[in-house]
Amino acid sequence: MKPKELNIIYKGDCSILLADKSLFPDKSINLIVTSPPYADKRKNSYQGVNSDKYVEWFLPISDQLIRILKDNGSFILNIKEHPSNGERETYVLELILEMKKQGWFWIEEYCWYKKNSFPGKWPNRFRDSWERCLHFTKKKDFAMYQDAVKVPIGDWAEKRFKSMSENDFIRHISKNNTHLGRNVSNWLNKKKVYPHNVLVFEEEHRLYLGNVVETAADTSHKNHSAIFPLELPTWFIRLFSKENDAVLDPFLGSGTTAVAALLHKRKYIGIELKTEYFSEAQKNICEVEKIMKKNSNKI
Amino acid sequence: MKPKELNIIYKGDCSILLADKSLFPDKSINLIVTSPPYADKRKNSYQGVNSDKYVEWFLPISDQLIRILKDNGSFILNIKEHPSNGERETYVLELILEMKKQGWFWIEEYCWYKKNSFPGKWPNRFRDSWERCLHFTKKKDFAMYQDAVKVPIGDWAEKRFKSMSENDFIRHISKNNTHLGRNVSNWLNKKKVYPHNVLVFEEEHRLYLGNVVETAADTSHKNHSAIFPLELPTWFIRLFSKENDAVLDPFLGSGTTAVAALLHKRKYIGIELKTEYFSEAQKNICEVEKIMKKNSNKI
DNA sequence: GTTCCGCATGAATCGATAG
DNA sequence: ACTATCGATTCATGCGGAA
Repeated sequence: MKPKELNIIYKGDCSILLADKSLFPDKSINLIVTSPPYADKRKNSYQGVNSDKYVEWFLPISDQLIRILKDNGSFILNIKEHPSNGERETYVLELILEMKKQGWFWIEEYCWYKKNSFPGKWPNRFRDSWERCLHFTKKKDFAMYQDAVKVPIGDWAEKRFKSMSENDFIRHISKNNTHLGRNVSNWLNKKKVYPHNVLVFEEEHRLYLGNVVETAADTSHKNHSAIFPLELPTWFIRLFSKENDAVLDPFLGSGTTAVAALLHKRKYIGIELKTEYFSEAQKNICEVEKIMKKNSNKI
Repeated sequence: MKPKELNIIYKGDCSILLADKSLFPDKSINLIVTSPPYADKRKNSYQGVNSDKYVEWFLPISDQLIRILKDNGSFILNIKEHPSNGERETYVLELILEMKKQGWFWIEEYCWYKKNSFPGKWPNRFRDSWERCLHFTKKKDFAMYQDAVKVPIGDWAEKRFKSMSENDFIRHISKNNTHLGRNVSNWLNKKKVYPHNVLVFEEEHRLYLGNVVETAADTSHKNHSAIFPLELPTWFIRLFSKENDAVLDPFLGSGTTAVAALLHKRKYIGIELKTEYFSEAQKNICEVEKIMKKNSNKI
């Protein structure tokens, strides 16, 4: 099954739109990546959801998401509970438990380590420098393209490979109780290795919209749109989808996920309730599409 | 109130010993730091607790811990759920929720980012490089000595926490280890800032305990004790206790927490069930006590 | 005194096979 | 069907001794 339209953003409430089977048929989406609005105890907070009712509010949405996700698809939920009255809230923990009851498998919790976190000082805690990226699936056998997110091997390797001893060419079995064996020659001349489940993105690689092909070092972005923190959705889009797959963000915000999908030749679908965000997303996506078209014309 | 004895380790089951009010009176402990055995689906696993019964097993222990903790004390629980049948287990999430019902405040979740995690490759996940350090308290107003864990200003990318600093023990080691001596002197001269809630430790300061003692013949660590990863308990001991405070580890293992406490002039109390671990802890603590006594005699 | 090199090891996980 | 065992796979870093 396919969604009614691809490369489109809808303005509206995702809890209603997702339930529309003509727009979102069963098993039609390859990957869902989203950062929903965080809960907030304060009333009237901007698009805020009360933390006491967060789980209750989210479950009907995740129930639609599991319906429209393909069997080998993934759902990445980027979230972090705020402190409230000096304590961490528990709605994320409760949400994981409830989503499992809906049929989701909780495969993994990736840690997004944000080195330049929001400044501040409090008597009872330090600055919060990490967020959860919860990985849910419908089946235990899901699509994962690990080669797409390989990282350069550490500096140790270069020296190591220069001086290979005899033992490096045979399988070495560790003596302790672990069954770890190794054969260093397998890694000879290896350039890239698989990453781990703590995500650290370098700021220099950040992309500036309107200046998509350049890096932050280039200051020409000043005349263009705001900075896009594209790294996070990009990483998961590369890891859990392939070209032409359908990538959904039900809380699109200013369009980050859609832009990341577009840049990697995936089909985007976005939903956003707030008018300002929706317009900004529209503008941003449009700008990237223009740039990409211009670039492809050059070829 | 004070514990019956300080600077002592008990051999036995902490779920029984902690309930003994003569050993552990109400509100007698300043800080609890522990890494309990992680749950394991396999039967007959070494000191393993079945994951289905983990919460049930732990709650009576945490119930005693909240009794014996001082009102301004902290409890640091280092734990990480394993995957089982391809999914992350949920017992840690459930434990947090249940401990809150016991009266604990869940203040914070620190992320311990372990850069050299165990190698391996699987189709559904990457290497696990982080563990949870859950911070619980009895009151929202608790003792926190933030200045004790400031880190040097530096390149964000390379900033890490050095667990140990200017004390006699380090100076002693420095004699035997030129690398360490150099690093410590660099560290002492830098300006310091407050850290955040992602912990990344330098691993240079791991100690081969047997190597600390000056022996005429053999200085090879192979014939001595195991490596001590002291950084983690040390960081929390500095942050949540002051000199002469009572620091408890109900799952002492090979004595890491006690040694860290001792080195920072806190009073340690440890409990360990397994004979091998208990003996090793005893030996390790004894060795460090000897060194510290020798050093103080020199002054 | 400094750099280089060999080696050990770190709370691992999955899937296939055997009982 | 369910459980136990075993093989395969994989990086990064510190320490100690040698150069």
